[in-house]
Amino acid sequence: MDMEESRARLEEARERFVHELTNHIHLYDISGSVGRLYGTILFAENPMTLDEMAEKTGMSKTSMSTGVRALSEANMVEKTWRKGVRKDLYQTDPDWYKAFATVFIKRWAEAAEMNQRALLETKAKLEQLIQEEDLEKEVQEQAAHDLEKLSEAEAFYDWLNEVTNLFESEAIYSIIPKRTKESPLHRKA
Amino acid sequence: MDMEESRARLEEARERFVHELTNHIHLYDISGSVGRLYGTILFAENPMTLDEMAEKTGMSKTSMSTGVRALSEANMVEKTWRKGVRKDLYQTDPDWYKAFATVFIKRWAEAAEMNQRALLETKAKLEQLIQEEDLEKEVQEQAAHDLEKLSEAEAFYDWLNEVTNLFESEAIYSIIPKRTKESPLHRKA
DNA sequence: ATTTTCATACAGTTTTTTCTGTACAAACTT
DNA sequence: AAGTTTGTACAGAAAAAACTGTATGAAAAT
Repeated sequence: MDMEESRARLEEARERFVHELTNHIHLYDISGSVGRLYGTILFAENPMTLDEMAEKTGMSKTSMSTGVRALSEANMVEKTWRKGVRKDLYQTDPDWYKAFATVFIKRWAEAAEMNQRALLETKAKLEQLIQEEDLEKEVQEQAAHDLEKLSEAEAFYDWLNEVTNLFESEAIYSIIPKRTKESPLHRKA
Repeated sequence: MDMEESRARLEEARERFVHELTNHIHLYDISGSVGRLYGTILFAENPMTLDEMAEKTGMSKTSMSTGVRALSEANMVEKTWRKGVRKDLYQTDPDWYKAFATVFIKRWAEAAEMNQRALLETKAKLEQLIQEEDLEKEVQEQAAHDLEKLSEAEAFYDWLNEVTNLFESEAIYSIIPKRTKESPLHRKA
């Protein structure tokens, strides 16, 4: 097998995984092409510079800059440092759990909190309205109906808060323990 | 307080909540305007027809049709039936837990499964490559390095699978019980 | 059987998001 | 101090997503 073929097979193997990554990375609020960037950094032998990324992905350096920032915010890549190298260096963060938890918590905890706040305010307004003396029966009934609806949502948000806490407190790992990777042994044929 | 004012205050109260909903509904892979549609249906006195929705939201009937479909797929609205009414009628599904679980599971379980499959195939290809007789040392080292990276991902996906199972099997509700809504009592002033 | 009513597929338009090239400020080199 | 190199802000271009109006087929009413 010549050099070219073996390189091609290596690329092919990597491509299979990267392609799938790009398909699902939007779950992390990250666009497909930035997902591909992640794959590129993942399989790079060494930490990469923005210029190397641009070279490898065929995209602009500007996009690499914004892409890497998005990946950093999701805890998917981290900045590294190497003596004598002036450019920023990036490599993937090996802790997939952290990335998942970061994104999951950031999204749902914020949504739960804000919705809950809005819900309470709406509830307060409705209750105030209902207590008005000379309220038409129709409006009063609708307000009561609204409160009923909202109490369903309220219960859910309470629950959702506890779920996000489960991840934030890392208690989830007591329930479903982290898997330790099995070190891939070099097997002989 | 006249009729107009009380109606306005009702609308204002509802608007506060709906506005917040639209801000976070994208977590369910649903666009803002469809989120607003959800809010409209939520506070409607009765199940709504597509025409009523179009009227209320000021959008086209076509958008109502596609919007309602998206909401149905997320288990957020359900079709109803009323004697003598030929049009389709929709109302919100009161089970917020189900909507959350549906979306959470659909997204992450699919991602986990597909990524895991790609991962195993990539791993197989790399292992095959490594076992080639006359492989350049450099390629071999890179392939080994890749396998190392992938085993980290593999462990995570195993874990993620268990997490989605937690929701799918409803075991999550043993850990964090559903809250029962407190029936809003009509309080006197 | 004909007509009416309804939901939705589809093509084209509008809006939003993503991407690029230029410009510039900060940090480093000489 | 003057000159490079590097990362990113910003405006405009390109691509993607959302929305609308027309058209059509299915179901109900006449």
